[in-house]
Amino acid sequence: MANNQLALDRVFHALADPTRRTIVMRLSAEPSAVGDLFQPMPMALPTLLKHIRVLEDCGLVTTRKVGRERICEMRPEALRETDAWLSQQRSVWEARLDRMEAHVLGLQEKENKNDKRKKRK
Amino acid sequence: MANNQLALDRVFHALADPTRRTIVMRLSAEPSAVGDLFQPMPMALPTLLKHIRVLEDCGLVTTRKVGRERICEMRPEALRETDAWLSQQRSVWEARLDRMEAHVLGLQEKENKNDKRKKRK
DNA sequence: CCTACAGTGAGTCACATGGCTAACAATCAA
DNA sequence: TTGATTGTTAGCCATGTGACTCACTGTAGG
Repeated sequence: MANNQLALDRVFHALADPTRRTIVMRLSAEPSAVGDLFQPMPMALPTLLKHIRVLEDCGLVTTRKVGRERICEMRPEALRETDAWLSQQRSVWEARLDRMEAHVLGLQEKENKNDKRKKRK
Repeated sequence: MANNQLALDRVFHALADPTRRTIVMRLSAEPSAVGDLFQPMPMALPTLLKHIRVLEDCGLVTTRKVGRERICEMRPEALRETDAWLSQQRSVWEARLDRMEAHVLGLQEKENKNDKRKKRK
């Protein structure tokens, strides 16, 4: 659980950077070598390398060495947990909103009844 | 779109901190005053305040002053975008994985056919 | 009016983060 | 073997972040 917390910390932190989200999007489409990822990026290679390491450390991405290239690709399991956390939060509080809405509607109904009574009187 | 990117940056960054995720979970259950949120937190009030500001700045939370208290609550729309981004990434790359799997299965099938041929021979 | 309560603002500090350059592997291709 | 290609490591720097304290404001209640 504490482990889980740390994992969420790292995944969210990893995704908080636009460069890293770009990498994720590229890799979602297809695995790529570091050099391919580097091409359109407006930064030095070592900087990109660091970003890749961050993604690797939090488990979003795996890499392996093939000849002198390093191939990066997404790890299928990685977003599950994060995604789960987000959906859960959303569902919890949207449920609360629904209850609230129902409550408000209930109040309005009473209001209407009162109005009718007033009118009848 | 650039705006969108910034929003994602901020939401992910906000959620990358365990204290702030705790606040979000508390507020998902029910709106609370700053003091209520503060009670179980192992930190100084101004520190907590800063976290609340971060959540407010990225749109996850709204606050309003009621008397001398400040009431905080979740904003329903806020996670939509983030959630959408995550699901999209997942679906894109899971689709890719499915295709890959299908491809691998295809290969295996060919393998099997070859094996059968060999055996027949 | 005065006191206690609930925040708030300003300023400090240690450390993490994202960027850079420069020098160093490791591997492929001629 | 030698040169070009593709990373990789180390180290530097500016900025951002999360934590703190201390002094302050605004509101409620007696």
